[in-house]
Amino acid sequence: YDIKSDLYYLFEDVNFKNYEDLTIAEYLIDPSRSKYEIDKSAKIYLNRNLHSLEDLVGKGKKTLSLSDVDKEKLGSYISMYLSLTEDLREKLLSYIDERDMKELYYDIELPLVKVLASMEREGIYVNKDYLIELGEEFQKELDELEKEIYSYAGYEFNINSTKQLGEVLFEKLNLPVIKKTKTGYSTNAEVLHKLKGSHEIIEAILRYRTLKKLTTTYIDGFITLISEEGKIHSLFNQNITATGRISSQDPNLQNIPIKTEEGRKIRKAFIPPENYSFVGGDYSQVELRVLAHLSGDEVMIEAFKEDADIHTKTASEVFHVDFEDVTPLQRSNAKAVNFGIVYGISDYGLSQDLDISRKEAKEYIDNYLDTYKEIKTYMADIVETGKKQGYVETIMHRRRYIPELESKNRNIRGFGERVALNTPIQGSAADIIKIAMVEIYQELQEKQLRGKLILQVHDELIIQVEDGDIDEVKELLSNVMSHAVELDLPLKVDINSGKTWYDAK
DNA sequence: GCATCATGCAA
DNA sequence: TATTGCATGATGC
Repeated sequence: YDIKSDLYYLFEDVNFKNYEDLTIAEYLIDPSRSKYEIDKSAKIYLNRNLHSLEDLVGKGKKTLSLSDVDKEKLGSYISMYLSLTEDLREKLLSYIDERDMKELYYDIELPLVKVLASMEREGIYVNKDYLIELGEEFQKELDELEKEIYSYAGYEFNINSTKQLGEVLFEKLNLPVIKKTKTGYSTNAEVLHKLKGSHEIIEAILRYRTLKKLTTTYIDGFITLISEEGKIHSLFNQNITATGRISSQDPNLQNIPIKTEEGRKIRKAFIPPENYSFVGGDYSQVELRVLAHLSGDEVMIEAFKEDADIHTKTASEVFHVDFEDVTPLQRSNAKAVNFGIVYGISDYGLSQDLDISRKEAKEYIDNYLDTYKEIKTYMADIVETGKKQGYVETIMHRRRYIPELESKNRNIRGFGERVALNTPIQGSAADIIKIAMVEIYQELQEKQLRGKLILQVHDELIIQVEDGDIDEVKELLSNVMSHAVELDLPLKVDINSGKTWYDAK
């Protein structure tokens, strides 16, 4: 039960060939649960009431150390725990077998536990001095912006408080209210952009928000997490997401800025040890490729087989222009539709994203589904399947139940329908990269390459490798990732390397 | 001290 | 009324 926390400390000293983890089995059986605790599971799967460990040691400040617990009580707790674990295991494995999830459990998720433990243990070096310097740069500008904002407002207030900021913007300065939240005025970036030009304070606030985010989350937040060896050891969670993705926390290394140059500079702080480099591999359009495979849409499959720029290709089809004549705006709109399709699009959602009328958005979608006809069929079919079975599946039989499909509430049901479409896509992409991770880990060991997997960012893997082995690892990573599974179309992988995470782009 | 909200970062 | 996450500061209990 939750073996990664043990592997983290032990796996270099103990030969862990055979291990199991029932939290993982339970996650595969129902990935939507919020947590996996043995006393809860005893009730769910065996209808047995088990006192939790918490009942024995208490909680909060008064938590007892195990050595302080009454020996007899502890002994009976442990024997009950062991026998229960055996019974639970039997029950869970029968579910795994019935649902055709043995390969997913034994060949993907269980080996992955060790891979993630290794990533957590290795961690990643951080250039603290660089972060501090960058932080000071940002703080200097923040101080100036703060003064500027106060002068526009006419008084000092807490800019970070959405409540106080709303009062300044919409009561003191009388700017038009664009949107409300359930507790007051909305002041988010979308609203502020619409207010640009109506008052100079707006641009200052937008800039303030950007720098504040970078400073608090990605600079100050990280500095406190740097260990004595100068590393950050993030946790990679394997039983959190409903789709099969992994998540990362303390810190989250899966949402480091990249879209703006300023934010992207944070990535320069992540560095390999001396004489090592980072080698990165990322899947190109993996979710759309998965959708092409799942739907069997020949037009989209053909586009990927030709290695065409999929957004340009989509634009040329949707807007009825030659491939060469697609404008940047058309491509960008087509890209938004491609994204939207993967999320379970609505004309309203697309109209909001592109800031166009709902009617126009509907035309885009209709044209899209007229181009990729099998995708239209697939979207209808997968929702139907979800309703009939109560769940949907990925290519590796990962399953997610969707009770929302039965809801009488239209909004909830609509959500269920989008989930039914998105989960096989996002989840199959997660299956694919997990297979690649397990294979890479094994190959690096067997080939005795001086490289270690250190990061996964959903469609991207980062390996830290001794400079002499860079070329071999690049080749290996490319091959393993692109052949992790065989679909009806190729998987494309881009490989890069560099001396910081920023440079491995 | 903990929960919730609004916000914003990533794929 | 577009999917999946996590961290932050403010706010309220």
